[in-house]
Amino acid sequence: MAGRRQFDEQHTLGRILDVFWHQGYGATSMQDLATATGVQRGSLYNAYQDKESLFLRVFGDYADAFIADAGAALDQPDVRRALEDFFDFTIESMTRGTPPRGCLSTKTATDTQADAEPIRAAIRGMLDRLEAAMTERLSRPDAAGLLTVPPAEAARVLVTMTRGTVVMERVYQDPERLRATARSMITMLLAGRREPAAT
Amino acid sequence: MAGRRQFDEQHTLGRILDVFWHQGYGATSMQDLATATGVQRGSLYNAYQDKESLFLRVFGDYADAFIADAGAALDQPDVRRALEDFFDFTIESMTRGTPPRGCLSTKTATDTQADAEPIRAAIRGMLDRLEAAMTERLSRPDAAGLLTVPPAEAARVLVTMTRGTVVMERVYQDPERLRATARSMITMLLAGRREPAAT
DNA sequence: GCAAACTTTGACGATGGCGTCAAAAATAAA
DNA sequence: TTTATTTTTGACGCCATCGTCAAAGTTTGC
Repeated sequence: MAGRRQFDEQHTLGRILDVFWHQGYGATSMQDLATATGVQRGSLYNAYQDKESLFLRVFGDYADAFIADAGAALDQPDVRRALEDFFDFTIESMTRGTPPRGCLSTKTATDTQADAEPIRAAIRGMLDRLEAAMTERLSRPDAAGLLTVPPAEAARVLVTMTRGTVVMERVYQDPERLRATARSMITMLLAGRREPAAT
Repeated sequence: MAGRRQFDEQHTLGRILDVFWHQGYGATSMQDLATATGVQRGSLYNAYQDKESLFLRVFGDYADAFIADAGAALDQPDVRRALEDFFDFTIESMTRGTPPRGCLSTKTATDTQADAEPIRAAIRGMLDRLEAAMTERLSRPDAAGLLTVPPAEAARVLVTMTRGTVVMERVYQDPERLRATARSMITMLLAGRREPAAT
C-alpha cells in the first residue's frame, strides 16, 4: 500500500475544504481531516507538511472559485441587478449545506487560532480581489450618477457589508432577512441622481 | 482557605471577560481562566457550573455595557454626528488592547465551538437591542427626510455594517480605514433630500 | 463552642491533540 | 531484476483538556 500516492488529490482536497468550511480552522483537527477523507493522518502530514499549509492550499482554491463566481454575478448590464445577483450569490453560498456552512474567510478571519500571518495575508488577498472586482463594476458608465458615493468608497462599503451579512446569517439563520437587508443597502447606494440636485 | 468565597467576584469576572474577549470562546480553556484569575479550576466549576454558564454570565455584563455606551453615542442632536460617534465608539472598542481584542459578540457568533442555543440567543438579544436603539435614533424628527431608506431598514443595515467592520478590523488592522468606510456608509444613508426631487 | 454548610485544593482517569519516526509496502528507474 | 524513491501505516511520547470527587479547611449560625 504505497509507492505512488494512493488517494485522489482533487477529491481529498475537496473534502478537506468542506470540513474546514463547516468546522472552522481552529476547531478542525488533523484527525478530523483524516476521518473525513479516509486518508491517514501520517499521509496528510507527509503530503502537506502541516495543518496551516494544508489550509492555505485549499483556501486558495476556495478564493479563486469565490472571486470567479462573484465576478460573474456582477457582470450584468444593469447595476442594481448586478448588485442583487452578487448578494444573492454570497447569501446562497453561505446558506448552502446542512447545517449552513457560513463563510470560510470570515470564520477564519475571526478565529483566534488562525492568526498566523500567511493566513491573514491569504484572506487579505481575497478581499482585495473582491473589492477590485466591485470597484470595476461600479466604475462602468451605467452606474455613473447613480451612486451616492464614489465607486471605490462604495466598493469598500459593500465588501464590508458582505462580511456583516455573514455574521448576521450565523446569528439569525434567516436567508430572507439577509436578502432584504442587502436590498436596503443597494437602495441606499443607488439613491444618487443623474442631475445634481437644485440648491 | 475555604468557607466563604475567597476571590473578588467582580474582579474575577472582569478578567474572565477579558480572556474570552481576546481568545474567543472556543479557544479558551477553563485552565486559561484559572491562570488568568488566580482562581483554581475546581473553584470556577463549583461557582459557575461550566464554561458555557460562565460565558453567559460575563457576556450579559458585556452586552449591557455595550448597549449603554452605544446608546450614549447615538444620543446626539445631529444625526450625522450621532452616527459618527456611534461608529467611532464601536471601532474604539474593538481596537482597544494589545493585541486589539476585536468584538466579542462577533467572534462568538462565528465560533463553531459556541453554537449552543443559549449562546446564540444571548447574541441575538444583544443585536436586537442594538437595532432597537438605532431605529429609535433614526426615527427622531431631525433624521426625517434625510434617510435614503426608512429608519427600521436603515438600522438593520447599520447594525449589519458594524459586524462587517469588526471582520475588516481583524483582516486589515487599520482603524483609520474603518472610520473612512463608516463615513462613506453614513453619507450613503443620509443622501436623502428633505423635499422630494423634482421629476 | 459545635455542627452544618460551603469553598478550596489537588489528584484522578479518560480522552484526544500534536508532530515524529521507523518499518513495511509498492512503484519507478536503472 | 535490482536498487532507489516514495507513500503508507501504526505506534510512540508528550502534553492538555475535561468533569468529578474526596479530603481538608473556614466560616456561619445555632
